[in-house]
Amino acid sequence: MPELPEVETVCRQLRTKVLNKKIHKVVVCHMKTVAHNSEFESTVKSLEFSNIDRIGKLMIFSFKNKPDLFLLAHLKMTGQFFYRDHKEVVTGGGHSMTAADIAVLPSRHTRLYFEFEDETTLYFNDMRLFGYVKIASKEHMLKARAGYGQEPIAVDFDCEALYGQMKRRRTTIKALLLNQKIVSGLGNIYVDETLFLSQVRPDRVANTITKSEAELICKFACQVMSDSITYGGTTFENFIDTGGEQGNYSDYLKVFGKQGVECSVCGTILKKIKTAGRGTHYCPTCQI
DNA sequence: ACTCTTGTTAAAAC
DNA sequence: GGTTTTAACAAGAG
Repeated sequence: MPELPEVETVCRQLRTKVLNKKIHKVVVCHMKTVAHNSEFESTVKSLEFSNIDRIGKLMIFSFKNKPDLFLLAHLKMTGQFFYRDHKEVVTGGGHSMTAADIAVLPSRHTRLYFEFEDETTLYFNDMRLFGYVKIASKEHMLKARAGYGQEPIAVDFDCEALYGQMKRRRTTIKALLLNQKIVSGLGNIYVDETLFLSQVRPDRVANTITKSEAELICKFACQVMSDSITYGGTTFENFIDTGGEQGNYSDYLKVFGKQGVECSVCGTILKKIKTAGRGTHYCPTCQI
């Protein structure tokens, strides 16, 4: 389940690998992934990625000498980017191989890939087909960007504004924090972790959150996501990075997926309920 | 065979 | 009309 830290991890890795290299060939294996854009291959072929940006969980690729053209990529639940340097594939041993070296690419779940002139390839895999990679004009890209709320890791994050949103809404605090139009980047894992650290129950109605609780939520949302980025994201079910490696923040999760386990703070058995239509994990004692 | 998993959104309900 | 909830999407694990 890629959320902001996982998407940021992928963006950072790809920036070091695929920029400023001519796209020699584009292969679309599944039309749904490219939003049924039949011009996809011909539009992108021969171009070079000049940057990879991100807003929330949406990846934004820009092109050299093409100021009006962008690729918007969303991993949704099971999307993965893999990078492979075919010149480095060894047959006779030496160094140990990573998971991505062992996996054969393209694979059953590869939906499209970009071959670069230097014998490297960028693969987009997506088992459940919810993810997409689509062509966008600058206007379209800006419109997509504008739909996202501020990110908790932003240096100029306006906690007062978020508190204002809480005050005028009667949905649960979890649903509010999952709403990408209000705050962007949080998903099921980091909302549960943030609310545990803030000592707020996920099913609390948003307008009952006090200002000091709101400040804790802002602080811990930032902390949890920053720490996770440091550790390369969280691997819970299927997130692995562009080289096939797992994210190590999984070792630091305090509540997500830990129902039935003792709370690390008070020893109470952690519970799992359904809130905002999602599996929700919390400590009945620490969180009020 | 049936339930559960999630990010986003369209549709329904309020 | 704006807000909120629900269901749908897809495919696999258990």
